[in-house]
Amino acid sequence: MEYNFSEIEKKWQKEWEEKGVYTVSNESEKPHYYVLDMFPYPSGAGLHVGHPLGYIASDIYSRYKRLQGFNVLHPMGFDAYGLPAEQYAIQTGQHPEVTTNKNIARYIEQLRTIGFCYDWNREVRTCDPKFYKWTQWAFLKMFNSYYDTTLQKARPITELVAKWEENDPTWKTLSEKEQQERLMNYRIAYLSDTKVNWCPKLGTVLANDEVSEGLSVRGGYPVEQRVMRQWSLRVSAYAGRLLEGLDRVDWTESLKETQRNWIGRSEGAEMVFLVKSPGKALKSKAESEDFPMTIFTTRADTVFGVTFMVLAPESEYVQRVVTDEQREEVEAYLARCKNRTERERIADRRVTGVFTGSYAINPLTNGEIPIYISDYVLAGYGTGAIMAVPAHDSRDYAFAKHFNLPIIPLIEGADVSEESFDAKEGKMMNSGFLNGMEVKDAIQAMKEYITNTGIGHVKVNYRLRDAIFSRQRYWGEPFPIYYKDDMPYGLPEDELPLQLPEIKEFKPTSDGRPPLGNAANWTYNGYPLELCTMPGFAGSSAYYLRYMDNHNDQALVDKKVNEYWRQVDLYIGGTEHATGHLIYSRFWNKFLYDLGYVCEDEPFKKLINQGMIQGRSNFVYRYIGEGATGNLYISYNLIDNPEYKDKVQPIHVDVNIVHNDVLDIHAFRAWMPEFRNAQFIFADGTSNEVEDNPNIGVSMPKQYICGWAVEKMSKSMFNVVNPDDVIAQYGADTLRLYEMFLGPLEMSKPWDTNGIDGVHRFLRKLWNMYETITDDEPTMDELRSLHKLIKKVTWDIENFSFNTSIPAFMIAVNELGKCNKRAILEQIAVLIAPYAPHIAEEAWHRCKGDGCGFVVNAEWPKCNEEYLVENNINYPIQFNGKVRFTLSLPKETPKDEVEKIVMANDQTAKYLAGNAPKKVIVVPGRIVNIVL
RNA sequence: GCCGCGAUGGUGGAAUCGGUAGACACGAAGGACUUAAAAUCCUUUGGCCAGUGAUGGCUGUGUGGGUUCAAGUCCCACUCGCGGUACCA
Repeated sequence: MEYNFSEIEKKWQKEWEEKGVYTVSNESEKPHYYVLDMFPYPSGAGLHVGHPLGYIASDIYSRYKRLQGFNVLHPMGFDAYGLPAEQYAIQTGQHPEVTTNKNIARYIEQLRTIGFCYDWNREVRTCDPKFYKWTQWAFLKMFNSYYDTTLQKARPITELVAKWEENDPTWKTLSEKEQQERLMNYRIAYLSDTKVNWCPKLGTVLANDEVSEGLSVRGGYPVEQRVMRQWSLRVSAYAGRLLEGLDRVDWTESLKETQRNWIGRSEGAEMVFLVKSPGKALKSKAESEDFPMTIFTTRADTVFGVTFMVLAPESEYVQRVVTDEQREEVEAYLARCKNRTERERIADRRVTGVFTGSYAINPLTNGEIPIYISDYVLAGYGTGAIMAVPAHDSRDYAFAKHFNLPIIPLIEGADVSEESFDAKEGKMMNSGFLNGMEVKDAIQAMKEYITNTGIGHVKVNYRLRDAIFSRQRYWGEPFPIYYKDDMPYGLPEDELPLQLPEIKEFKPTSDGRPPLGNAANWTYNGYPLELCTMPGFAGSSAYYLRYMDNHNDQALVDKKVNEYWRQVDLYIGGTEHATGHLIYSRFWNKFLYDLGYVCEDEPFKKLINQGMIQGRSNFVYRYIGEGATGNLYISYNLIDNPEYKDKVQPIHVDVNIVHNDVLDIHAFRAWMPEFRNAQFIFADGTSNEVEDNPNIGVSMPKQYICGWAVEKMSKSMFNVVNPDDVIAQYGADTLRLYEMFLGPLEMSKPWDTNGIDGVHRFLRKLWNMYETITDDEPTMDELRSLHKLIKKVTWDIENFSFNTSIPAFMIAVNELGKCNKRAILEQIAVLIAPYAPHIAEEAWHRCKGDGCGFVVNAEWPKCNEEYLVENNINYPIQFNGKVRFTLSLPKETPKDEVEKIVMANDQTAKYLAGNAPKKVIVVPGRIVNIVL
């Protein structure tokens, strides 16, 4: 009986859909379990084999949980807003909605053919008004909330206003506009003049995580700094909770570490340095026109070694400290900093800076220290001003060397003649009352000292910045905001969703306003609406909540429904979202939690990162040596031969015409015109003449071996493998099994179809077992094989070790040979159902007959340990740790009895060679080691 | 630079608690069937050495040390590869 995978798969996919087998209810007596995939951006290229890796894993887990008796929520949707569709629209005039929907349709079709158990009734797409209504709603809530630092949670801003009305007499005297301006400093979604990453090529601002090395992540265009009035989300208010929450989620340590670094908590102190008023003699504190300048440091212990101060070019202090003599030079420096792009700054690591002309007073030594400006100090972190301790900070050190500033070592034995000593260890010196202390103690002592004397106070700083939330783009969620008297006001909730208007041109307006400036009547009650749209992460920050209750038009998610599903139990996706989506979602969720809209403070309980699937490229080697014709290709195994060495040029060849590194000659010639007359030197060194060999393309006894390399999967490398092709050739079940077989889920690996035949052969073997099914009693050996498999597969799925299950199935099928007993086959069908649902469904129906129900509704087999009990243990007998032979002994043999038997054995005598053993180690049930 | 992850045959990988390294699969070689091929099946397959042979010995998990009766697994130092991050005071 032929294993006709395509017929079987189509048949069951249709059945499942018609019978609504994967529809999930929000009401169930069963325990709940929520398995989520990171939803994809539907690009025009469709899915490649890398995408389904995580989806297959989560599908296996979902099916398994369901078989274990859980009500499993396993939805899929689309992150449908984004730049590519918009840029395509600018180029072609096609509305982004049209291309997006077309791409989504293709994705759904591709996902369908792989046989996932998604409940498609729950599909969401972020560009759907029914969906983005709730994105806008959440934004409005953020606009109308502030972060109460005492309660450490978000509260409605009306509460803050009420407080002011009660306690703050000035509040009532303010004009409406002034009140609004004041409130803007508190709102969680707020408008401010911010230094942003502006990408001129994309015509929009980008969030920090959308910029890498001064280039936009999408497109790789240069990014520059610019001050613009932008919406931001006060993510930084949540920094402490985002950090602390990591201790309560089951994520990999590496991912948590990445987030911790991104949040970047540092405990230090803010200290006040008095600036000696420019051009005036040093005066006492009381009568000075001097002013205090606050800095942040994590090394309070090093105050005695401060030899200069540095301000960020954008620091507010700059204008106050610059002297008339230095003004020209300072302005020139500031102008230079401003004009440099982020990328130039990163690329150029040379020390730059300028003296302001002013001096500050070291509060401990009372020494005068010069104040400089340099762009190695960042305006956005701490106070934008630092005390420089060149002996113990490498950046300060480089600066001091460049400007010939003094370097005072503060730690005994630290040699600072060549480089700074940055480590926080050693004994203090040159440091007044700190001398002789360990660094750690000194930091503590200095913190106490500055607190007591009022010079400063202990302070925690975070690296995490507020998220810039405006995009000068069309294809995104419109802000539910209108402007009155230049101040923003939120739309009433019942006006939501504010629909994205139709426009003809997707480009910015001629006067440089965002594309929405082209929209007719883009107003609310006559007031102009916001022209920016929201960024990509807006729609993806709470989509997991919407799946719970995606048809609800009264709430993002019904309270009861949310209390049933609670949170995502298992989230599978790539690491690339470690600092973007996974921070924003956690922030968004915590905000909704604060206001009581969701019942869990962390959205994703357990998270697993799937590895990337890289491309495995193939090469042919064109001969370019003497007498080269340009169409002679040398087999890979020969290219190091003296006659070809360094005389060949590797050329990428489409991996789809290479099988197990052997080139399909016929397909290669047909691939591109330039290869039509290609000639070859085959693996065995013989050459070919097309005309001489009528068998080409039918049977080619001679092989051309291709070289290979692991590279990014991309069109230009001709190494993109499309799941559709694999499914057409082998079927979805083979694809699913093979993707898992490739290796551990978390690990990156190249896609390499070498080996897919083995998996496919296994499925055929499995298939053949179901040809005729009998009701004979299974033997003990058969039961043992089955229960060994149950145990193994159960353990594997529980531990996300999907790759090791496939060999277990192969071994079981090999052991069972031609077993055709219903009692065994029935259970195997259930076991393999999560991995290969189509063949399992067919097998299940063969075992159970028509009308038996679907295999997803079966029960997961239980392992009966009784079948696994081995009566004999095969003891490896080691001599000095080397196994020499094995000895089978009854399981119950006591330890000293084992030793006796082993010592009495002929072979033991042989290896002892008359010597008495020094020691005999017997680990009952495991091993015997004799030490000579 | 810093943080994280990894390195096991020709290839993907297995070894889940420190206990027989290389399961399973691919590839390769040889054989059976076949006019031939495909498909299928069987045998061999980490390296080196000895033996006609059954077999036996040595060696072997990136490198160098260490702990242990016993190390792919634990500890220390390093090399290389991948990913993240980049003046965060």
